[in-house]
Parts: sequence; structure tokens; C-alpha cells
Amino acid sequence: MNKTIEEMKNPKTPKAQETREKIFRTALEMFKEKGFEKVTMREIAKACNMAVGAAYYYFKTKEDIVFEFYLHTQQEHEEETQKIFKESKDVQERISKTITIKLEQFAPYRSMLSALFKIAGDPGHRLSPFSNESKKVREEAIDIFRHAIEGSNLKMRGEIRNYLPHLFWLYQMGIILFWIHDRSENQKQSLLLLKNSLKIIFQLIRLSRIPGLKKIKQSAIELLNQTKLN
Amino acid sequence: MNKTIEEMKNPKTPKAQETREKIFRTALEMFKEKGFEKVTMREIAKACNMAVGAAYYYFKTKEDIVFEFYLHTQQEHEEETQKIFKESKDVQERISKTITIKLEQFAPYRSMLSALFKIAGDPGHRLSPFSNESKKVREEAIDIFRHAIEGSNLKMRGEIRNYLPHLFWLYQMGIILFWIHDRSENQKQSLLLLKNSLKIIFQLIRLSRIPGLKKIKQSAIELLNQTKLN
DNA sequence: GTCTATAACCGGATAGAC
DNA sequence: GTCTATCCGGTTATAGAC
Repeated sequence: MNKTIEEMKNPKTPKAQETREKIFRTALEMFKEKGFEKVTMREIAKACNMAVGAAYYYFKTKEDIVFEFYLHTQQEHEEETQKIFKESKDVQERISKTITIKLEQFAPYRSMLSALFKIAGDPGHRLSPFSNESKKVREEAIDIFRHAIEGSNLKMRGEIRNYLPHLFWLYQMGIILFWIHDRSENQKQSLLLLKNSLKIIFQLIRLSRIPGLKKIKQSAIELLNQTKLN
Repeated sequence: MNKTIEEMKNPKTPKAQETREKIFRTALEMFKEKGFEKVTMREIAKACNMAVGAAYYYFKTKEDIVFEFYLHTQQEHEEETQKIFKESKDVQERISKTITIKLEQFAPYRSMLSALFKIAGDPGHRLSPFSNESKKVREEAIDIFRHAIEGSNLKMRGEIRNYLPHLFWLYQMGIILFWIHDRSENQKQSLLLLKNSLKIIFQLIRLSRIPGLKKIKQSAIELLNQTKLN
């Protein structure tokens, strides 16, 4: 019992694979149209010409369907960013594009994603981005930022550099949270926030090499070492 | 119909007032013991010797009970911080104490508060801290930080100063989110994070007066003006 | 192992009588 | 303002077919 998220993704037979995907795609389409809460599991099953039990055979909970969407985009995100990283060595551009791509992937499903982000506020939830169970996914997401930094033109050396991938991932979470709440047309406020805040972040990073600012840098290192981000 | 959060707090008769408080106190005690999800409305009603319908007469949803707790602490928070502000003019200490007090108020009810913070991830939710309906509460919370800054030894002038209360409120939200997820003993990691991050924040604020850093300051102002925080 | 069909459970929320 | 009965939807249980 108690399969991990990854194990659940690997049904035994091709037929099962197909069924699982059918449920997934159907549900997603319905969520996109009517929103997560408005769609019932009974409706999803009926739309797939199956019994409720079948849906629950593949997805432990309704939320797990949305979580699977997240896993999918995660995969795509990895591929898309790798292309970008080949095109440019500039860190700021790499990070900016990385997050922009994520938002673009999410865009058509924005309303449904709040169902996923509610989970982030619940420390006990299996699917929380901070939970043990989603550790693997989280680390893959952080790795994308690691790749963005490796082989880039980022001059920064020393301890803080190692924390950057995790910090950017956290930053990305913040941007997404803002984006989900962003009611401006096409969420352009979020894009502005992204652009402008990245500008400041990299100004500060460049600044951090000035010898007179050793003190702040020391404080930052202390903070990061003490506050184990795990 | 559609009373605001504030109107709901003012029942017509003293008797009603009492009933409401009984439900509130009973539920809170039960949440504290068994956690929000584990307690049912039926149990709460039974413990109060009334019918479910009665409980729902006073609280629109189960979450509203927790929200009322939040309103209570909000009141207390205002009073407690005013005392602190009389004792010290130092901004950093004022802000630090403000947030520490909030965490202390929350501490006994930590597990139940995740129910409230899940709401923060849901843009459509009435009780979201970013929603229209909770605007009044939000502004009261922000005002506390305004008071912390007014009459303090903060030297900062200019545009950014006006944004500080809102920014500190946002910062406080982040700290609370971290604190809710913090599994370290007595959440001491969170206190470390608070202490160390405040240190950096105020180092940066002091730094912002150096003329050579005009550029960053300009970027920050631009960011804040464009990203209307409302 | 993959599914159907159906009934039931549970708990949040509501309706409507009193 | 309070009650009882009911709805609703996520989830589970059961029993069996392929």
C-alpha cells in the first residue's frame, strides 16, 4: 500500500495507461471549463463512460488529478528550459524565461490551479510542495534553476551561489501565488512584477561583490545556513 | 443579505451574543485539541447542546469560526503593539516585536491555523487575506505596521517609505507561512529566520541612503509604483 | 490487474417548519 | 433563533465480471 506519487503514474498494462489518461484529459478539460469545484467526480466518471470506482482506482483523490497536471508541466518545463539555456548564457534572461515559460504553461488552467495552491498552505497535506512525498518533484523543479545557473554568465562565487537554485524556486512560488491572485488583464501585473523584481535581484547580486558590503553578505550567509531549507 | 464580516460579528440581542461566543469558544477548544479537520460541525453543535442549524445561523461556514479567531487576535495585536511602541522608538525592534507577538498569539492554535492559510491560496475565497471582503481587516493589519514606523527612529524618507507598511505586512505573511510549516522544536527556525532576515532588511534600508545606490532605489520605486498592491 | 455497478458513509451546508 | 430532515459531493465498500 501507500504508493508514492511516481509509482501511481505507472499502471501495469497499456490499456490501463490509456484509461488513466482518458480520465486525466477529460477531467482537465472539464476543470478548465467549469472550474475545479464545480466538477464532480461523478460527472467526470460519466463523461468517461465509467464508474466512479474506476476513477478512484487511478486517482486517490480529486486533487491528485490536478497534481498530475503539475507533474506533466514539470516535465515539459524541463524540456523547454533546456532549449532556452542553449540559446543564451545570460543568467537573468535564463531565470526570467524559466519562470515565464512556467506561467505560460499554467495560463490556460489558471482558475483550476488555485485548487493546487490551497494545498501549499497545508503543512500536513501529502501533495504540498513542501511535503516529504513531493520531495522528488520539488528537487526536479529546483534542478531546473540549478541548470539555469550552471554554465551561465553569473559571476557570483562562494557559499550563497549554492543556495540560489532553491531560492529562485521559492521566488518562483511567490510569483505564481501573485499570478494566481492577479486579476489584471492577461495577468500583466505579474509579468511586470517578475521583470522588475528580477532586475533588482540581479542588481543586488552584482552589488554583493563590492567589498564595502561584506557585512550584508555575511548576514545573508548566516541566514541561509541557519535556516535549513529542506 | 450578504453581510460583511464585520456585520456578522454584531448579533442583535445579548442572548445571541452569548450563544455566538459559546459556539466560538467551544469550537476553538476542540480545534486546538483535535485539529480543524477532525472536528465536525455536528460535534461542535452537540458540545454546545444545540442543533447544527444553530451553529450555521451564527457562522456561515466552519472556516468562519477560525476566521473569527483571527479577528480576535487582530484586536489584541493592535493593543499589545501599542504598548510596545511606547517602550521603544527603534524601528527594527518595533517590527520584530510586532511579528513576534503575532506568532505568540497564534502559537497555541498553530495546527488549526493551516485551515486559514489554505484560504490564502484561493483567489476566489471570501475570507482570503487578499479578498475584497477582508479589505477592512487587512488594512487594520497594515495600519499596525504604519504605527510601528510612525514616530520611530527610521530615517528613511521618500516614496518607498509609504510602501513599507504594506511590504512589512506581506513579509509577516511570509514568516507566518514559514512558521506554520516549521517542524523544528518550538518553531525556533522561524524565529531565527525572522531575526536574521530583519537584520538584512534594515541593513539594506540603511544602505539605500548611499548615493551610489540610487539606481537600485529607482528600480525599487518603479517596481512598487507599477505593481499596485491592493 | 482492470474495471462495473451500486449502495453506503461521512460531513459540510441548506430548507423550511416551528 | 432553533430544530429536524435533507441535500450534496468526496470517498469508500462490496461483490463480481473479464
